[in-house]
Amino acid sequence: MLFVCEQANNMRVDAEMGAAGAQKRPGAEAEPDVAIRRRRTQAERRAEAESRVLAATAELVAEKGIDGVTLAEAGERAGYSRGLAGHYFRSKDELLAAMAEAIHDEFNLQRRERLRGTAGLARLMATIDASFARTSVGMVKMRAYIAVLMGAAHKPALAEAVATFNRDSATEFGRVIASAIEAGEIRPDIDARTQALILSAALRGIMAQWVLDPAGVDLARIRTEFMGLVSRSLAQPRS
Amino acid sequence: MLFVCEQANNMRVDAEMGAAGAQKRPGAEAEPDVAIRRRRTQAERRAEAESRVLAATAELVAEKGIDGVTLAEAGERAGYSRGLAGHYFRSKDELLAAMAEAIHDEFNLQRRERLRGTAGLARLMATIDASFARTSVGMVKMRAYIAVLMGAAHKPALAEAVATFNRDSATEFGRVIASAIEAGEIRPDIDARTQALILSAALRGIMAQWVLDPAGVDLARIRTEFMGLVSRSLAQPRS
Amino acid sequence: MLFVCEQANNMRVDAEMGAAGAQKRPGAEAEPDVAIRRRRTQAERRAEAESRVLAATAELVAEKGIDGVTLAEAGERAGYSRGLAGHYFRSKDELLAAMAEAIHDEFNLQRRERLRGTAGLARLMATIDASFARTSVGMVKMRAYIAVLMGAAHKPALAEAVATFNRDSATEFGRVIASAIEAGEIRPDIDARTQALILSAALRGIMAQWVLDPAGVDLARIRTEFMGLVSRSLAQPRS
Amino acid sequence: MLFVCEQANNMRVDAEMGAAGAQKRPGAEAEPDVAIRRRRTQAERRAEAESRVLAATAELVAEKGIDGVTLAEAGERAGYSRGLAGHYFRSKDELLAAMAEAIHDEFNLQRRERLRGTAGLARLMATIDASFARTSVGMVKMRAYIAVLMGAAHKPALAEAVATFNRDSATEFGRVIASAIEAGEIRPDIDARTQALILSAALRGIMAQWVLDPAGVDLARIRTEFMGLVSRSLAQPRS
DNA sequence: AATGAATGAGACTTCATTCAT
DNA sequence: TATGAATGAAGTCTCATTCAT
Repeated sequence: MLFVCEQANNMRVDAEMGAAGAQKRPGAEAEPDVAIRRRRTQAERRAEAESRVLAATAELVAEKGIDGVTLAEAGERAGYSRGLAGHYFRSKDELLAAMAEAIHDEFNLQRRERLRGTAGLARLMATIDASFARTSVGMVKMRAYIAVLMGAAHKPALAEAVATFNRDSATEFGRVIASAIEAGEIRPDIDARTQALILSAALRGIMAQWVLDPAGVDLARIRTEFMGLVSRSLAQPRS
Repeated sequence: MLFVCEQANNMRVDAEMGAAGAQKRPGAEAEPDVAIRRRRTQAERRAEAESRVLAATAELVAEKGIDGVTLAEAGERAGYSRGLAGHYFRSKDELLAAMAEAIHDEFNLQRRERLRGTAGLARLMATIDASFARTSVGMVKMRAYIAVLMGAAHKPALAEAVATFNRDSATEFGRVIASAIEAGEIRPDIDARTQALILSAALRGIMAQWVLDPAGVDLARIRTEFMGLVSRSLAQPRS
Repeated sequence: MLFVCEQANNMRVDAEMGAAGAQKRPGAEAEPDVAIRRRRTQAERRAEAESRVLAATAELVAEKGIDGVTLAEAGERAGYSRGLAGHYFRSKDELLAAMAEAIHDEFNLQRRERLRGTAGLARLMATIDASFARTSVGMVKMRAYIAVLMGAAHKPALAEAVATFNRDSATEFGRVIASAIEAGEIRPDIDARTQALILSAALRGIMAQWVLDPAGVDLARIRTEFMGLVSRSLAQPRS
Repeated sequence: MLFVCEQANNMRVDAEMGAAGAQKRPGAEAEPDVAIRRRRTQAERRAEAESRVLAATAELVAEKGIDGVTLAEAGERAGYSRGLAGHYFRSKDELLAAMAEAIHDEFNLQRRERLRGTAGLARLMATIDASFARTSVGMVKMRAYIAVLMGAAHKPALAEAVATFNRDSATEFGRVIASAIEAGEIRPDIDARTQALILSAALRGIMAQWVLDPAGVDLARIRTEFMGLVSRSLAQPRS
C-alpha cells in the first residue's frame, strides 16, 4: 500500500537533483546524459523507498500509535532493512513529521477534487462530505492522522506540522462559511471563524470516535445526521 | 476513586503531620480501639498516598503523554519514592487505568451536580455546558483525559476504561435527548442515539483542540456558538 | 582489582545517606536502628559495586582507550549486569569523569604519603620520584590516566576533571619550586610557574611514552637520568 | 605524501579550474602526447583530492579526536562527496594511517630545513627549537599529531606509523647528542639514548599540554626556559 | 572514477519489572 | 510496608562498509 502524494516525494527528489546539479563533480561534464540518467535512477529508487517507508510508518502508527512505532520496524515493514528509516529521516521525529505531511497532502488532494466547481453552502457541505469521504480510503490513514493530531501535544516535531493542518483547515472552513454568508445562504448572525473551528474540531472528534470503535459508530448515519444538523443550524432562515 | 488533592506537590511531610494530628485526637483508650484506629490510619495514609500518586500521574500524562510517564517519576512527583507507584499499582498499565478511572469519576461527579433538577432541552444544554465547565478545573486533567481517550486505541488496559466512558456518555446524552423528544422540546425526526454520539464526539474534538492550542481557541465564544448551533438544530420548530 | 580511593566513594555514600536522612519516610521513626542498618547495608553494596565498576572501567580504558569503553562492558567486567554502569552513572561521560577522579584521588594519596616530611629541593625530587613510583601499581591505572588526560581534548566531561588535575599538579610543583628558591636551594633566575609546567608536562610525556611502548622505555634509567637532569639544571650553582 | 593546501575548505571548483588551467597550457599536438598529458592530469587531480581529504581528516581529528572522524565527513569537509574518502582509502584505519604519515612528513621537512648547517650542541638546540616552531603552523596539525601518537595505543593501524615516528625522533636526538658529546660540547657522563628519549617525550608532553590548554600555556616562555634547562643540564661544565 | 544508496552492527540510554532489605 | 538496587530488554541513532549506477 503506497502513498500517492507525489508532491511530498517529488519535492524531496527535486531537492536532491538540485543539489546534485549545483555540485557538479569533475568528470561528469563529458557525458551529461549518462550522469543525469544515473542520478535520476538513484533518485527514483530513493523516492520510491522513502514513499514505502512512509506508508509503512502510517500502518504502524495506525496499529501501535505514535510511540509504538520504531524506526527499525518501519524499515522492515517497507521491505527494506532495519536501518533504512533512520538513514533517511535521521530521527523518529522527522520520520513522523514527514509521514504527517504526506497524509495531509493526500487528504488535501482528495478534498480539492471534491470541491471543484462548488460554491456557497453547497461548498461547505461538500467540504464536510469530503471529511467523511476520507474514510473510504480505509481506516489506516485516518488512524495515523488522528494519532498525529493528538501526538502534537507532546512532540514538538509534530506540533509544527499540526499547526499547519489547523491553519489550513480553519481558513478553508472559514473562507467557505464567510463566502456563503455573503451569498446570503448562511445566516449572518454567526461568527465564521468560530463556526469553522467548531466544525473542524467536531469532525475530528467524530473521526477519532470512529477509528477508536468502528463497530460502534455507524458512519453513514452520522454523516447524514451531521449534515442535517449543520444545514439546519447554519442555513439562512426563510424570512 | 477520586482525587483528593489538587496540588500534587505538597510535601509528604504535610501529609504525615496531618495524619499524626488525626491520630492524636482523643485521649488514651482500650487496646482494641487503638488497634482499630491505627489500622484506619494506615488505610487513610495508603488512600491518600494512592490519591497523590494518581494526581501526579495525571500531571505527567498531561505533560508528556501516556508513554512519557514512568512509574518512578510518578512516585517522585507525588512526593514519595521512585518505587512507590510500582509498589501500589504493580504495573504501568494498572496505574494508567486507575488514573483514568479517577478522572472519569471526578468528571462524573461534577456533571451530576450541574444537572441536578434539570430536564428536557434544558438538561441537554446543561450537559453540554458541563463539558465546557470541566475546563475550569484547569487544563491538566483535561489533557490527561484526552490522552487517555486516544491512548485507548493501543493500550488494552485503557480500552476497557474508555469503553465505559463512551457507554456512560452516550447513554447519558441519548437519554436526555430521547426524553426531550418525548417532551416535545426536540424535533422528533432525528435519531437520538446518533445525535448523542455526534454531540459527545464533537465536544471531545473541541476539547482536544483546546488543549492542543489553548491560545488559539476562544473557549467561551465556542461555548456560546456551539450551544446556539445545537439548540437551533435540535429544537422543535414552531409549527 | 579495586580502587582504594575511599574519598570518592565515601562522598557518594554520604550523599545518599544524607538524602535518606532528610527524606525520612513514614513508618521509619519507630525503628531507627533497623532503618539505619538497612540503609547502611544498601549503601555499602552500592558503594562496593560502584567501586568495582570504576575499576573495571579503568581496565577497559587501559585496554581499548576512552572511546573503546562501553557502559555494558564496564558493568560486565565488574561482575554485574550490562545495565549497571549506565544505571549508576547515567552516561558514559559521567562514568569516565568519575573514573578519572578516582584515579586522581588515588595518585594524590600516594604522592602525599611520599612527600611527608620533605622540604626544599629534596621535596621537589620526591615529587618527581612519586610520579615514577606510580608506575609500580601497574600500567593499567597509568594508561587510563594518560587516556583521560588526552581525552579531555574532545570530551567536555573530562576537560573539567583534567583542568583540576592540571591546576593541582601545577600549583604543587610551583609551590615546591618556589619554596626551594626561597630556601636558596634552587637558582632564583628561573620562573617557578613555567618550570612547574615544564616538569609536569615532561613527566606526563615520559609516562605516555612508557605506556605506549613499555619494552622500549627503560623507566628506571630514565628516572635516574631525569632526576640528574633536573637537579643539575635547577640546583643553585656554588658561588 | 604531503599536504598541499593549508586551507582545506577551498571550493572544489577552484581545484578544477586550476587543473583546467594546467590542461590548456600549450597548443594542439599529436595523439600520444595528449594521452599522456591527460593521464598526468588525472593523476594530479587524484593527488590533490587525496591531499585535501587528508587535510580535512587532520582538521576533523583535531576537532573531534581519532574516533570522532567519519569517512563521510572527511570527504565532505574536503569539498567532495561523502563516499570519496572511503573510495580512496578503503577503510578508516588506512585513512588515519595516511594522515599520520602526511603530518609526519611535513614535520620532518620543516625540521630538516631548520637544521641545515648546524652541528653539535647548536644542532641539538635547533632540533628542540624546531619542535616549538611546528606550533607556528597552527594548532590543528599539532592536535592531530598528538591524537595520532596517543591513538597508537589502541589502533594497530596507527601503531605502525607511530613506531616510525619514535624511531626517527629517538635516532635523530640520539645522533645529535652523541655527536655533541664527541665534540666535547655535551658532558659525557649522560646516556645519549636515554636523554634522547627524555627530550623527545618531554617535548611531546609540553605540546600536548599546549594543545589541551593554549591559553594556559605560554609557549614562548616555555621555549626559553626549556632550552635554558637543557643547556644548563647537558652542557659540558667548564673544568 | 566517483557518487551515494543500502545494510547491519553496535553504543548509548531509558525503563518496567523483580528482588533484597 | 516502603525503598531503591539490580537486571535486561528495547529503541534511537550513528557509521563503516559494501554495492549499484
